[in-house]
Amino acid sequence: MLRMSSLFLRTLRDDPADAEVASHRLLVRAGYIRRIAAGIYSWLPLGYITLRNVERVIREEMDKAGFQEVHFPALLPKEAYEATNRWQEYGPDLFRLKDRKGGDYLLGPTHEEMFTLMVKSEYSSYKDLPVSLYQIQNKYRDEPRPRSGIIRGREFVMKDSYSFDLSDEGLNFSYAKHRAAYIDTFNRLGLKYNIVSAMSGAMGGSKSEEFLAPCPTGEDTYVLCEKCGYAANVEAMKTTVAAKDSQSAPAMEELDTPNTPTIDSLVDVLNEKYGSGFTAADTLKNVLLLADGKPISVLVPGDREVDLKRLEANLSGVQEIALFTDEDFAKHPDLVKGYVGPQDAKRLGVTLYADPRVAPGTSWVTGANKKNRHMRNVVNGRDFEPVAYIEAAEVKSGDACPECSGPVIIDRAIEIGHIFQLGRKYAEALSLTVLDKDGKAQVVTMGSYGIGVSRAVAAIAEQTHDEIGLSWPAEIAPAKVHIVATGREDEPFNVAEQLGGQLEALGLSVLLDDRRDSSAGVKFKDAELIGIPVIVVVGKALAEGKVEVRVRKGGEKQEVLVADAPALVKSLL
RNA sequence: CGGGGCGUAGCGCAGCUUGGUAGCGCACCAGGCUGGGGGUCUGGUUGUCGCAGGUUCAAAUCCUGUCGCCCCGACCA
Repeated sequence: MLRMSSLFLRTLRDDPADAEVASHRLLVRAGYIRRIAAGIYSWLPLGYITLRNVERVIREEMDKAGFQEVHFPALLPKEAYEATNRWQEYGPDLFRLKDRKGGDYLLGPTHEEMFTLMVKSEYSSYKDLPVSLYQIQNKYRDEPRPRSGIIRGREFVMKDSYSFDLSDEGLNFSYAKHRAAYIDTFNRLGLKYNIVSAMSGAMGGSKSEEFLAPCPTGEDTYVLCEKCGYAANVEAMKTTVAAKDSQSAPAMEELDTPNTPTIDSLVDVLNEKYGSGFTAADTLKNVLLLADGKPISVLVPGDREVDLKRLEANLSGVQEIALFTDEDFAKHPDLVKGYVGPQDAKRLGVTLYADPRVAPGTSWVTGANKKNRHMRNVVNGRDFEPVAYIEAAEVKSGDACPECSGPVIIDRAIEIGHIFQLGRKYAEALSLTVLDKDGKAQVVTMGSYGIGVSRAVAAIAEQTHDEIGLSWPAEIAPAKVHIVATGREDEPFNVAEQLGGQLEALGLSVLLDDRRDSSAGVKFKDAELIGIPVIVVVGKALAEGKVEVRVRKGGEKQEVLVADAPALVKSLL
């Protein structure tokens, strides 16, 4: 039994000045966590119990699925990460350090390499597969901007699993098992979430899904079709636009459009000089970028912006994308800022990409590559030809669902889990092979699966808190029951103590507020702030032999005879 | 990387413009009253004023540098 009189806890009356989001504010105020440095937090007793409860649920579900727990160091030598090139690729996000001999080490940001090497060193036969291993470990990433308390930290707790299979079918099966285990896990954690298709990344089109907990303070944006259930990270959202046939459209025509460097100004002048009815959607925006230093132009409808994150995620084989600066325009005098058009792309030395919305056969108003001039009737396929179609335009609420064409909504969420078919990238880089039936070496195929454990604590807090404090689901609360003894006589304290014992005998963990020197008001406020699901008040009602049982979420209260309290409490959990 | 803001007691803040040797609330300690909604009275404890340098008889305050923290933007052709 935890006793408030001796619990290492100090709740704060005021919100900490550096906390913005609810989970951060309340976890600090309620004495769960304390900040040590940007994105680095300590866990106090109540917080650490909660974190371990989340870990326990995850561990139980992983074990139930037949995955085996191992544990790696967080401190790792660089060699394995050099073999997969991540020592370079991770860049400044990687915490690097040297030992006394000058050897390079890192604090693991994720452990694909180590798991791959472990399986390599132990297993060498197809008969050993499949196998799935996991660990719960601290991860270290030197984030450019740690944020929102525990939601994006530089040190955080992650459960990472890796599956190893001989065949693609095997990988599909392992992936499905993890997906099912994640569903069970997040359900038990009391999280609301959507499973959303995510970017498969640069490595060969394998499957990837994210578990997103909807929450206004989340950092991820995703689309959801309420009609058919389609859900996708905006980066992975597919747009389908039918090709048109505007081959018979009139020939291109140059228009005099003075002082129209922006879409808005262009639309105004078009409507003024060339008839009404032009909208931004009729114009074609040519967004110039440098892809690894080479100029490219991305074509999107004028009423859309380019979403750089989507573009980057979908443009494979390119390391770095940068917007054209005035300097870049100066280096390419043929590219007239504000009046760029795709029809002369070859002559101008620009590689053309188009968003799918700029479908083959569509006709546009676009820049004439001359100052103060635009062209109309510029037809895709006749007057210009993109080398590829890539998802680049921003997604808007109401856009058509790729599955059912219904309108999608856009929502924000916290990414709490990510499951991913890695394929053979790491196994190849680190030569993880097993002998097949014919005695031939086969490269193993892998999946990787992550749950943000500490982040899940924050996500649950975000989804369950109210104006007065935290409000945990029973499964992860630091205790199931919070008993508050009030008054100055001994009796309520004795009754509370006894009741605590009875509840513990029923298997319910108890936090007992046995502080003699605090007023009832202080104890009630603390109980609400701390957020244990059932609160039992032992005080006034004791005159009739009763205690008051309150449900933290919703606040319903009822008085029951002391003897009936344990059964009632148990029924509420 | 850019923009904005902030570093003064465990927490929240004032003091800085106009330099004179640090204050308020909460918390904490002692005692009294109160005892079901952060109650009250009296007395107390707590500070390298982020750090370094400079100006000055004198710096929390002015100047320079530096470190740290928070928020916003990572973009509009």
